[in-house]
Amino acid sequence: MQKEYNLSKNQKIIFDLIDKSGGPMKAYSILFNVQKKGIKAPLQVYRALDKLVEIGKIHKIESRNAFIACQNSSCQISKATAFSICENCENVSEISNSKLSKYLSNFSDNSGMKYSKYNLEFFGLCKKCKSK
Amino acid sequence: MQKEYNLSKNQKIIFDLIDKSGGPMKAYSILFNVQKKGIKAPLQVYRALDKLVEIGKIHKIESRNAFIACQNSSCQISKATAFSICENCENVSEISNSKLSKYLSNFSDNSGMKYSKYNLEFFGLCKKCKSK
DNA sequence: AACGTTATGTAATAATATAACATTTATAAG
DNA sequence: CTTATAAATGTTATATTATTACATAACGTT
Ligand SMILES: [Zn+2]
Ligand SMILES: [Zn+2]
Ligand SMILES: [Zn+2]
Ligand SMILES: [Zn+2]
Repeated sequence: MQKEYNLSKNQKIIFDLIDKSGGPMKAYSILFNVQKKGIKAPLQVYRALDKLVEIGKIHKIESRNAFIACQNSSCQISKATAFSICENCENVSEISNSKLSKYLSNFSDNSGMKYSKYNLEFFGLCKKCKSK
Repeated sequence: MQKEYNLSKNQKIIFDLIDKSGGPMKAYSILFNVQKKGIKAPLQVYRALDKLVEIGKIHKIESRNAFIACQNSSCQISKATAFSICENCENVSEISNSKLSKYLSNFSDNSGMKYSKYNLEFFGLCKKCKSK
């Protein structure tokens, strides 16, 4: 059950854009797309992105410097994320696999470190690109 | 058994620096440190880094835009990497856990995607920082 | 030596992200 | 309703990270 946050004006504009795009978007591409709505500066975009990441509405794809809407309703905060990334077409999808997330959330090694968060990115070729 | 690559001059300078540092280094910090050795431009650094990543001598910590020497002798190419990152002191270490790597290398879901590579980053507090 | 490949040098610029400061809006307490 | 506080916004400038483009040199193979 996802807590409903009241997104602010800028946050809503930017979340809606990313969500509708259906894929990962980069910050300056977002900026370009929202300039007609009055958001003119990079910082306005980054501030909204920071907040949206914090509350789990979007995630950052670290290897791509891009942001994608959360595709997993149970993903309330971005503390356990996994993605599959096609190295050919750059299609990204969020992996929602309870075994995987359980395995990783419970992972511990002998380093004495307590892990509170992880991000996993798988790379390969998607179905489409494989068959070409 | 790690194949011996003959590193070029710039590659060797940059690898040695990162390796000796014992931790992650950022590209422009590397640049600053090797200027006395005649490497003057960002591109010279990035080219060496690209090659070193390709042959598995270093890895990129994506969430930090930083590079670390491979701490795992069997890690010939950077196709399966896992790190633990302290969010307080930014200490990074490479996780070398055969169960984990086996689990992830064999991971597949119903997306029809064949994964050839992954990168996993765990976040938390290291032993030192936890006890403060 | 001739060839193809890899690496280097150099300048310019693109792409990504943050600092600093002023102002406004939302939320909650009294 | 007023005051206090936190959250969000607006704006300018700047810092950080990474690549394009082009010319030259070194290396490995035949
Ligand atoms: Zn999610
Ligand atoms: Zn694809
Ligand atoms: Zn390694
Ligand atoms: Zn620490």
